[in-house]
Amino acid sequence: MEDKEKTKKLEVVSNVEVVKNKSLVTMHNKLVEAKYKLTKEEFSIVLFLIALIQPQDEDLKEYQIPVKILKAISGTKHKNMYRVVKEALEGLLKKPIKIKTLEEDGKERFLICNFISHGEYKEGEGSFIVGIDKKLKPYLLFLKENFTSSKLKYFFSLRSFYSMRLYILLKQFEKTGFRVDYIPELREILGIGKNEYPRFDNFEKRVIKKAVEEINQKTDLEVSYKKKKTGRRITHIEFYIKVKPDAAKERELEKKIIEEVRKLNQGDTTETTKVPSQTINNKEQKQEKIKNSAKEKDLEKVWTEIGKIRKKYEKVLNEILQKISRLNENQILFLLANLNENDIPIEIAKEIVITADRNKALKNPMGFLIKTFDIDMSKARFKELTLTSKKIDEKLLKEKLEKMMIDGTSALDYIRVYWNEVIKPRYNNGELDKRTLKLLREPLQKAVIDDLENKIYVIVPDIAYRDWLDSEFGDDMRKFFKERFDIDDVVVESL
DNA sequence: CCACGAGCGGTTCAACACGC
DNA sequence: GCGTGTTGAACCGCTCGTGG
Repeated sequence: MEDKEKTKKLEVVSNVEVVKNKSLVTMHNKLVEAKYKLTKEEFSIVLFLIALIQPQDEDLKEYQIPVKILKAISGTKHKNMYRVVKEALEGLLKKPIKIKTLEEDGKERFLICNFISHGEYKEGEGSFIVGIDKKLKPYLLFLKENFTSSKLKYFFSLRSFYSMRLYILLKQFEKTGFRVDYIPELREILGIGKNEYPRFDNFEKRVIKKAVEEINQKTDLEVSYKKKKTGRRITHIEFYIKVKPDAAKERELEKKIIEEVRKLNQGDTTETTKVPSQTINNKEQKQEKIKNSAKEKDLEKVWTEIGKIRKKYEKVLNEILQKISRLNENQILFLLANLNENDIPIEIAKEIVITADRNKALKNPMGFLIKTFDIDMSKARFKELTLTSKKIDEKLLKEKLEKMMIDGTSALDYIRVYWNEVIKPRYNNGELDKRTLKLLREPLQKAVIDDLENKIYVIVPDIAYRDWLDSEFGDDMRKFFKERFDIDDVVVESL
């Protein structure tokens, strides 16, 4: 009897350990960057709920929170856990989160909603039934790109809300190894009000330092940071993120296991698609070849590769976009200083990143890009550009802006014209105003967004071939790209 | 009662701006 | 180039509230 009781207990505990170790918290990066402030308990419930979502789920369901399990997993010492959960659910219904959604037109929009839509407690069952707000569905389900995933156990090893929150923010950039935050923005993300920690030293000591120390001690990440000044004021924090070697090994092993399982289930699909090497002489032969390839489903493989490359490119651009929002004036200045008749700054940035990415010479392209800015600045390229406090002619600026708006100038043209007519004369005179640069941030972002158009180009040898391919396979291909990669616009072009 | 975290006041120090 | 004033960061140490 006693033995039985003991084994049962052990089983429960080991189950808890399994859940804790295996459960993943996965969310879209927009949700990672959302603005909200919760208590540690409220956030723990949110994370627990998210971990309950299965990748194959069709829709958000109602989720059950067994209080005992939650207590065991979160490792809390609260005695009255029912009250804690109840109060946390009440709190969650009172505290909205704010998500920045980036629409296709490049305009910023916000979604404000609660994490949960409702909570129910059934007496005698020891658990709460909780619904996640339906509006969060796109940020939690069907995530293919731009999401962050981490183990529940690392969150629950942390002691404060800020530590948990900073952990996922840093986790998002573990691959890049680098994250820059504009302090007011970071404060908003962490839900820190204007009256809280108004002084940087307190903010650093109580929030950043403490969270970083805890993350280093208890999670899979190894984080350090540097404070960056704009003038005398500390305006940015640069975080440097590494995955601890043990955690990396563990993950590598898991990856291998997943890969092996996939192979067993689907047959080996890792063989790369080979491009036919022999020269094809006439059109009939070419078409025959294509038809046969299609039969063998080779085309699908080719499309898959194209889709993957496109998505990778998109990802790099998205990363640049995210970085631009965090670039400080000096970094924008670097982009602009490289501007000449033919080159446009974003092209330079893109080239650097894509080349680095393509050659795999650098493990950390974005970090490299930002470092490039830093190195150039330290070479005193900008030292001569002493920023004076002289005010720019706002009237002139406004006129220019309005004129360009009316003309419908594209973002890149806008930057070029603006650089030549407004910035460059000041630059030459050593009179450059910070605010001018701030005004350029938006067009820079717009330039990248322009580039993010969901287009995919399939290049074929000649027009007849193009027409034939389009009529024969066009619909299938478009359907394939839409379903598989969510790419709408597929263009077939001839050389 | 103690431990701990949050918040804040006071002081010192360094960087920068400004006027001469 | 120098002295002076201003601003912001760093540091010390205190109180207050909460929870065990």
